[in-house]
This record gives sequence, C-alpha cells and structure tokens, in this order.
Amino acid sequence: MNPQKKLPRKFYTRDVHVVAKELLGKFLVRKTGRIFLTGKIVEVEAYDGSIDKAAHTYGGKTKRNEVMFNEGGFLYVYFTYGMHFCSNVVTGKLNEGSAVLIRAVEPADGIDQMAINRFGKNNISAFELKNLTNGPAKICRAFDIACSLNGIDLTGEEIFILDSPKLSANKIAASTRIGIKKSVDLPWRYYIKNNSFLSRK
DNA sequence: CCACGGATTGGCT
DNA sequence: GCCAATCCGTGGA
Repeated sequence: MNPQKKLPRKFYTRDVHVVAKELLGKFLVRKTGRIFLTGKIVEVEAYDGSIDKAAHTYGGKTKRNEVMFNEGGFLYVYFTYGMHFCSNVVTGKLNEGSAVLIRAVEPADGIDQMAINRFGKNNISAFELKNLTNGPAKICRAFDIACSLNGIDLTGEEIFILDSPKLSANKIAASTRIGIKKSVDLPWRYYIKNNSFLSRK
C-alpha cells in the first residue's frame, strides 16, 4: 500500500496479529481543529476476543466493550484506573471481539500541541519529549483522545492511520504483554526493536 | 445496593 | 521500588 494514504477498512478486518504487526511504523493521525497531531506507532498489543482471557470481550458483550465487537476499523476507547484512557484499534470480523492496544508512538507532527495537552506547556525538555507518548494512557492525553471518541470510524476524518512501507520481520520483536493478570504468558506484545519511544524494553 | 478491581501513571520512600 | 489516585462497569447479594 502507498505511503501517506489512509488505511482502508479491509486493512483492519484481518487477523488481529497480522494487523498488530503491520500497524508498527504506520502513523496515527488525530485532527483537532486545524491542527494535525501525528505519531509513528512503535508498540502495540493484540487482544484476541475468541481465546484470550485478558481481552475485555472474553466474557461476552457488555455496554462497556460493545465497540470492540464491531468489524475492524473502529476505535475502542476505555477508561481505567479512575483516571486514564487507552486506545484500541478494533480488528477482524463483526462480533469477533478482537483489538490492538496502541501502547507507544514516536511523536512526529504537532508536538507543541501534544506537549500542551500533556504537560500544559510547549517548551519541553528532552526527557519530557521521550515521555510524551510512551504509554497507552499518555498517548490519549497527548492526542486528546477520550471516551467521546469511543466507537469512531477510523476511515473517517477525525482520527485515522496513514500507511507506510511494511517493516521487515527482523525489525519487529514480540514479548509478553504488560500490566495484565490473565493470559500473562501469551507473547502478543509487538514492538519496533531499539526504538527509543517504547514504554519498556 | 454495594464492593471490587483494572490493558496506568507519577510521586514519594 | 512501592503505592496512592480516582472512576465506573460489572457482578454478586
């Protein structure tokens, strides 16, 4: 697929692990007013609705997780720990219940606005830059993503993902997922090796 | 009705 | 390295 082109529905309706790995290196774009905030996706986790006890959809459909049962290409935003939002890209077929959690991005465009969203100022240190979007809830703060965007169509204008060349397999690493208590041994966290904006090594 | 705990973060010991 | 912050969906009584 061509660089700088918005990913179409059919990109998202495939297997969650395929989509998760191919999302690495692509650009998350958030339009707020006239400003575009963009960042390269460098770390994700796959949640497979059918067999994954850690997936929010494992126990069946509820009001909270119903967006995750859509077909691929919608945004699932959930609220957790009383103060944080996390963003997921829904994947697969209708009622499959699979999604990819976006855990870290490398800031690209609109960094000043991201810094304001996250730290309340646009003059940030090198440390703060690295700390801007290297975690799932940090991304939501910097990109101004909250529950009002839950269920939004990723093929629309407000938030979407731009294509870029597929990374070769040797640039991608896999590990167990972070922060979960169920299915802890599944190696379903994927990230770009040696990228300095990862949430962890 | 009420208690529990979570796909996290950041501040304090 | 440990733990509080802080909300609300969920599930059990």
